[in-house]
Amino acid sequence: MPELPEVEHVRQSLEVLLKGQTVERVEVRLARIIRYPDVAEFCERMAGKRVQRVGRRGKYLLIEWDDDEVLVSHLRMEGRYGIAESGTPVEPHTHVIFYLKNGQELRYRDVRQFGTMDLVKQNELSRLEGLYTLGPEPLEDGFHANYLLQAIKGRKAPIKAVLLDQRVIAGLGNIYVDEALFRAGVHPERLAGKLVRKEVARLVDLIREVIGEAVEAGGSSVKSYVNGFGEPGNFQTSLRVYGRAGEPCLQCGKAIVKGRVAGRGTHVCLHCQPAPRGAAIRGRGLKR
DNA sequence: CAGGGCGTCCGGCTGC
DNA sequence: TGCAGCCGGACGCCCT
Repeated sequence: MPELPEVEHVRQSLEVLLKGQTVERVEVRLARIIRYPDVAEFCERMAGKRVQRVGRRGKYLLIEWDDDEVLVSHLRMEGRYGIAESGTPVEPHTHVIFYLKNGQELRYRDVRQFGTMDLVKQNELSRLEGLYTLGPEPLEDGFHANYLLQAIKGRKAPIKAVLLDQRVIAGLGNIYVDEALFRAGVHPERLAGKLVRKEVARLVDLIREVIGEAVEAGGSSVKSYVNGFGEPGNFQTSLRVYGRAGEPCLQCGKAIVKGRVAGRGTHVCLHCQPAPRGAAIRGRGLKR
């Protein structure tokens, strides 16, 4: 599940692989991946484009072309890009192939078929719902204690659900929300609006910390995630609760528990993250 | 009405 | 060995 650190890792690899490359033509093998425009127009408009730079906003990749258009690509669960020499066998679940002028192919694979691509003009980016409603980047200045405090004020949803909301903060997903809440010592079912200022400030710091470290490490390779070079990330070995159900907490030794919050698998140390009244995840026989 | 929550899309994988 | 059911990011819709 690529989240901000993994998408950033992909962005960096694509920037190197694609800088200055020209697209000769595009083959769309699964139409549902292309949200806008329709496949025929998409292919027509893509032909002849040259890569200017590769950007990122939240979990969105922004491949910017020399003609002022942008390919907005979201990997969702398992989308990935790879470079292949022309004529080499096309891997299963390859849905879009960009034939480059230098003989290489940029291939988009996606087992779940959840990923999306939109091709728009720079000045049309504001039309893309999920993109323009994005909250601040966790590593940029707009994300600070006062902002988060304001954003979660009065909200009755569990803090985990709020942090997963891309309109509140861009780029967090299930893994890094669990990790940040663990580091902050906040149980994921705590009601967001009831966190006190000190806790919110601490949460902001630790979100920045874990995201920063994960970006540095090239992301976490769970579910066989790799960047455009086929390289995995290294952060999975630094995850403290995610995927560690039943294993001892690295801080206190108590077993990590897995439950469900906001419809997501959720990992908690009940000693380091005390459960609030009425929490579903509170110990008794719940684990795994 | 705001806001929380759940169904939907998919197929590899788990577990019975 | 076979297969129903689980899982999840974002979004649409339903319910309170």
